[in-house]
Amino acid sequence: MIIPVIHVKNARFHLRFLCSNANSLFQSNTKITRCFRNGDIKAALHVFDEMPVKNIVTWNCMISGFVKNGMVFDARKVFDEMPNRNVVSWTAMLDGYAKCGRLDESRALFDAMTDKNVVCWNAMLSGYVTNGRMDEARSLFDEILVKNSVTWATVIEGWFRQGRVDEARNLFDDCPFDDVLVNNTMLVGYAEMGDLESLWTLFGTMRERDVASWTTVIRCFTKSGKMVMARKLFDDMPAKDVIVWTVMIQGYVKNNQIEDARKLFDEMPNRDIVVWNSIMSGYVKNKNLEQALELFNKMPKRNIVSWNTILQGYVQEHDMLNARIFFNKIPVKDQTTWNIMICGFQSGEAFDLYYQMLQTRIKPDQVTFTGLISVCGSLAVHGWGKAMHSCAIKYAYVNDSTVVSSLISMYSKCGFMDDATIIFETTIKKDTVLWNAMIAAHSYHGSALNALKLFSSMTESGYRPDHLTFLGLLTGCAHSGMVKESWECFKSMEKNWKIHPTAEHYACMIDILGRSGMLTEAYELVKQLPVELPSYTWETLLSCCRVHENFELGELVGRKLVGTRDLNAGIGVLRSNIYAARGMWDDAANVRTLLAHRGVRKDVACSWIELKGRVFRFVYNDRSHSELEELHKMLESLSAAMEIYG
DNA sequence: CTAGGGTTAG
Repeated sequence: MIIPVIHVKNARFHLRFLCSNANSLFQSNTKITRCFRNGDIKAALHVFDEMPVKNIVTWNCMISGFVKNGMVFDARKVFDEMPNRNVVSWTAMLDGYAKCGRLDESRALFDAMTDKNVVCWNAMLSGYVTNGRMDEARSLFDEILVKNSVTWATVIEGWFRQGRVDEARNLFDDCPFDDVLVNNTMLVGYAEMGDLESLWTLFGTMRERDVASWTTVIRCFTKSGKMVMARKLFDDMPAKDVIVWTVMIQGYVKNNQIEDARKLFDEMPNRDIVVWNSIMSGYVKNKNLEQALELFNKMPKRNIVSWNTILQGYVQEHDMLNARIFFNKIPVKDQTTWNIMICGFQSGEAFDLYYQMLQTRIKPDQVTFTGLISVCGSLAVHGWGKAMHSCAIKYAYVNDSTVVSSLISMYSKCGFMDDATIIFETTIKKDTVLWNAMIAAHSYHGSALNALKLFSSMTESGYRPDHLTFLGLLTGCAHSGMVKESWECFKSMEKNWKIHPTAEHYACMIDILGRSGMLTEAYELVKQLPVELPSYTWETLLSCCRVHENFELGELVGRKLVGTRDLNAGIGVLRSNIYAARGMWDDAANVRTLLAHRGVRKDVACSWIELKGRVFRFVYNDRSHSELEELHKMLESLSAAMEIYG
């Protein structure tokens, strides 16, 4: 009679013990994950070490935590030390290797696994896809017996990433899943390629659409400037999300329709902090810091992002004085706050801030290092650059491609091309940003040939160039005077890669053509320009016309420049003396009058006097006395004006 | 919101 009681008691005790144990296990595991998510590795390790009983999930949490923080080595140590492993452990480890480009190790694990499920296959597949190795991805895909919609979506996305739309489309047509996931992958792919037509037809045939689908389509429309269409879709949307409102507002902002953005913002039923911040950043982008500040003072609740947006505004105006004052007012600063300040100072002051940042126990991140390293590059201080390099290694940021890119450009700017090359070659996971940096480094050093070589190996290994790649190539060609190559480059970017040249590309191309005297070609390009060019481009072209004595084009460009009614552009006209060289004195005088209306500035007057001086000599040789006297008078009055306006 | 595959907003 007694024994069962004891038994029951024991059992009860045992059960409670187990329960509380399980409970605390559960909570500790959660804690570890959270610590890793915050990047606090020390704390995670502490929790792990203190745990009396560990579970397979615990060990798995450790693996995935290390992987998420880019610490594959430590992840592997955990993997080797754990008492037993399950599919999750293997998959997490495999994925970790894949994420940092160590595909051979991934594959070794993958091959060693005894029972694989869809997730394992997908992880391996995504490893190949994210590293641009589509051939292997494709053959792996064919081997997979049980496929998932994630499987399909992964490969489809991979083809899109390489710009192979047809492959993506073929796969999509064969795909048995009519998921939102797969459809949205297609939508995003089309959106990224800027293929509005396909996007639109697909969207029309979709059976079910979630908010993300609508949002993708609307964002794509706003991105290509079709704001009316975007708005129509937005109005048609059955259930609107705060996010869609935000996307729409940000679309207006991006297209410089700040008033429309504001109108929509005012119509919005319940505003989120994010939307407040978006409209504020719109004003900041439009260089209207006052409006942004007004909103900032009006908003019901502030966020660190709100503070950062205004701070960014000051930095953007190079008003580092007020930036600093504002910075001191920010109650709780975050990484971004410090980064904005650090990146704002393109000087040694960035380093002072960096030390202060460390004292507040805020961890520097990739952006911080990118900023600091680029400062080293532009100041060409090799020693500091190397120091920052070692810091980046210590913080394990050398897996980040922006950091590595900044290192490459820093070493190249300091004149250490060998180091730049070594870094590039030893980085296993190369992405577009990295390739761009190396190509730009070669261009910067005037070895356009190397840049072009690199470009072909980039495309051969399956990476898709972007507009920055081409900008690097073009500037390289410009420095080396390689006209033919740059022209081919320029043509192929739109034809082969469907990348529309931006104003910068056009400016670069016109610069190359102009300087090498191919003014007819430059003119052809200028004639059908789809974008608005910055006025300095016209100036450059104008001086090219002068050097190569092409007065027809010069006149055209000159008139264009006058049309821009830009003060600096006008000075360019005067400086280039095109009008005077052709004896078009009246036109030159008109330019001067135009400029005078906008306030005489010292350099304007100087240019004018310089110009006068030349003609003066010309006239003097002709011994035309009345002209001479008039010029004298003019010079005197201009000198007086110069004194007045300082 | 305990661990593995693909995504998304300043």
